Amino acid sequence: MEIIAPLCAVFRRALKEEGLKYTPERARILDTIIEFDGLFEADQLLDALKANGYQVSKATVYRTLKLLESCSIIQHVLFDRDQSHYQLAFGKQGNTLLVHVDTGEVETIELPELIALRDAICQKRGFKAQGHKLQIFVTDA
Amino acid sequence: MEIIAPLCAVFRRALKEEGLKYTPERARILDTIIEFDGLFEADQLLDALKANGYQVSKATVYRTLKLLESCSIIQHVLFDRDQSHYQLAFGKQGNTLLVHVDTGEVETIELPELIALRDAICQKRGFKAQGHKLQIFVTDA
DNA sequence: GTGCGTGCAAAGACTTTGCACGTAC
DNA sequence: GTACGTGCAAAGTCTTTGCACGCAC
Repeated sequence: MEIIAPLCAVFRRALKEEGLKYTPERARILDTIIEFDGLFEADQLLDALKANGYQVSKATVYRTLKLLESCSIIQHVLFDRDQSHYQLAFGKQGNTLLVHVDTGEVETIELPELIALRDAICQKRGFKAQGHKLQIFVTDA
Repeated sequence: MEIIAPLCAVFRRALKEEGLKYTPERARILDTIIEFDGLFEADQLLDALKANGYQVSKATVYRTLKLLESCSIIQHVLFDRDQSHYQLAFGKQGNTLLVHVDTGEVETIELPELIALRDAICQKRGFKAQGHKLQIFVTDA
């Protein structure tokens, strides 16, 4: 995937800005996240790291997920209490998920019109939108 | 609040349909939830029950929240990993929250235009929207 | 060389569950 | 009278943290 290099650069720069270090563990975690197509959980990430032959502890995974979230490389997505999911963000302003309530499947979609709607209501109230998360619960028609 | 009676009736009927019982604890929990204006957490509910002079255990609160959620009297709202919030649903089709990232404050707003947008995109894809949750992250303009 | 980072295991927060007793229907 | 419901405490899950050692800069 050709997004690896830029994301890695973004991460390095973000770390540097905070006086933090770019370590092999952090690199491996980001590499492994990029392999996921959509959503993933901390546990899946840990398994994938093992499958890739990387040895990274759970603590480091959680610590790195927080870092990646704080520099907007990934987004934290919650749609039910039992699952704390993440996904790559690539500078997305927000994201929309279709959650299939019958099957539990989740897909990410684009809903560009929402940005205008969102910004309008925020402006009307004197706020500025920084991002959003939308989950739409669907069944087959 | 004049919504108490109908909600209580809805709950009773839902319980009956499942062969479950309408107990004093369940009644007190629903009564207390109705007093909350917006969002609440399990813990706040427990405190409010105590403040109302009701003696209900944590286990029963959690069990009842699940019941109320399954019959759509309340909605489970998640906007960050640390907080599992609920709110009255009154048959709402979805809900929109403004999350103030600086202060942590959360307010519920109406965004009726979203329903049309949501239903359109679902229909285009051959699904039927059953509900949604939108969180907009804002700062002061 | 100096912090920052890591792994481990223990601690934490929140939620769920097993069990014996109690109660709505 | 018979499930179902409740409280309690213990168990579970997921996540965070303290500590000693190690490594990037």
